[in-house]
Amino acid sequence: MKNNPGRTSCENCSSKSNNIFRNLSAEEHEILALDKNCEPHKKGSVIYHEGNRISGCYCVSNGIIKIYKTGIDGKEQIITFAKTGDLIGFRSVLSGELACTTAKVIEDAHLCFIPADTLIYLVKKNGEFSMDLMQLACKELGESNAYITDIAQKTVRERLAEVLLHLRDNFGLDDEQFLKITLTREELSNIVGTATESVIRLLSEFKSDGLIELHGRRIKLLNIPGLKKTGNVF
Amino acid sequence: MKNNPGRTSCENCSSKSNNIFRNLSAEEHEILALDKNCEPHKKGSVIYHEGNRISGCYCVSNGIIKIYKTGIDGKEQIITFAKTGDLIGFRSVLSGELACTTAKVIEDAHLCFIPADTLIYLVKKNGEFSMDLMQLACKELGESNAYITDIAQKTVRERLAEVLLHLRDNFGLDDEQFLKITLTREELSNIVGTATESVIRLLSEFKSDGLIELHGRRIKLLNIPGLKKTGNVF
DNA sequence: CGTGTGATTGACGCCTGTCAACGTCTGTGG
DNA sequence: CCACAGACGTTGACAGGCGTCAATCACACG
Repeated sequence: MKNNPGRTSCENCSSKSNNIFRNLSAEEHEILALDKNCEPHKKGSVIYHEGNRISGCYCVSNGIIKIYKTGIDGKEQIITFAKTGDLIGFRSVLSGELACTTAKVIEDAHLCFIPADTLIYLVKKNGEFSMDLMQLACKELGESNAYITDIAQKTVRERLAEVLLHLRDNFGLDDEQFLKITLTREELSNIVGTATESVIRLLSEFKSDGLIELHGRRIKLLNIPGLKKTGNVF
Repeated sequence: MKNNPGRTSCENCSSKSNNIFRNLSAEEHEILALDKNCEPHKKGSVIYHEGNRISGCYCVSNGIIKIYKTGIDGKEQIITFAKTGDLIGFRSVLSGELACTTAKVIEDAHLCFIPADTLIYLVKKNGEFSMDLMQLACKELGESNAYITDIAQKTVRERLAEVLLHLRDNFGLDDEQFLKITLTREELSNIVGTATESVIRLLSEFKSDGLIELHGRRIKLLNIPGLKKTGNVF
């Protein structure tokens, strides 16, 4: 076993009590440590491609990954983001299907690769871990179903306000109230499911309404209750 | 143990090799048989309500259940349907969250109730069963994510054509090419995510285009390739 | 300094949601 | 047997949200 830099970062990572691997035994942790492989990935690099078979899943040590599907005319639909502590790609590994999404780094990241066999071995062997992973899958399923309802019933304006609030919940604000995640207008439109121009126009309107402030790609949230009202979020 | 009619129908049910319970041992099957409880449910009855805690999940012996979320102004968004052999409610049981959907019978059904404790016990004890259930959750997750992309990027017309094809894949056609499932126009609109009037108008157009034929709620699919083209389905 | 990517703005028009009116069918109760 | 209510289906009118196309600007980078 090489004592590579990844190993170190993973030990920090899995020491967290809310980690998905928290219920592994010492012995199982050792197996994981032997099999896994941690590496840096630069912004823009693709971790896995939609439609490909993937040989394992990845635990995010740090950085941000966007998970998206490619739809009509190649337009991206961003399904979710993964950040520190998140596990990606396990859906395809466990269902035995091809990857149904693409994962691309949008902020430099360190990822630990976990071979499919190792993951499946642990699922079958450790009932607690299995339950934790199941809960993760079920939680994601609940979120996806909620988003179907939103996207089917809300206007673009409502969805954009809601997305800004989601980004705040998931990535937080810095001490100046700016969202800690910065996205291009196009990426925002690929979450909301609309045209880039619509996002630009609506952001301008939100700014006029005093809901937000814009500094390039950085977005400052000025009026959270106002955004909730605009987005019909309760 | 009472030898109730439900018991009988479940034995027929679980004998199927593609059943979710196929990897249970004889002993585990016995535990399941002791704990479960099978009952008939009439059309219109609600199995569980969004937002409520549910005490177990249900295996569908026969009948059809619609699974939906309630959005703005009480408008339903149908997420999926469950039919013979499907397991519903397990998401909330396993994730420990409140039900995120409502389940309502749309064709008279027999359902087997499986207590949460029993399900969780089996998941932790039997790795193979755990994997099967995980695969089910992951498969549903993949489907939900695919639908997010569709609903975000496709027009109402495309989505309606696609929905008709999905209904064909899931419920089949009778010997006259009619969809075996009959839905109200409003239910169709609650799948597609549009207004009832839009569904009515588009169905009329599809009829004019020779894609379908309408006999009240029964829909005959005349031109599958045409529908695929209309729905951008590949 | 040229090039490329991303951001912005305006013009235009169609898709689609909303409102309203009316038709159809079924079941119920007088 | 008829009247009525209620659920569902259908059609038309209308407006506005939002997508598309095109031109221009801003900015970073080799």
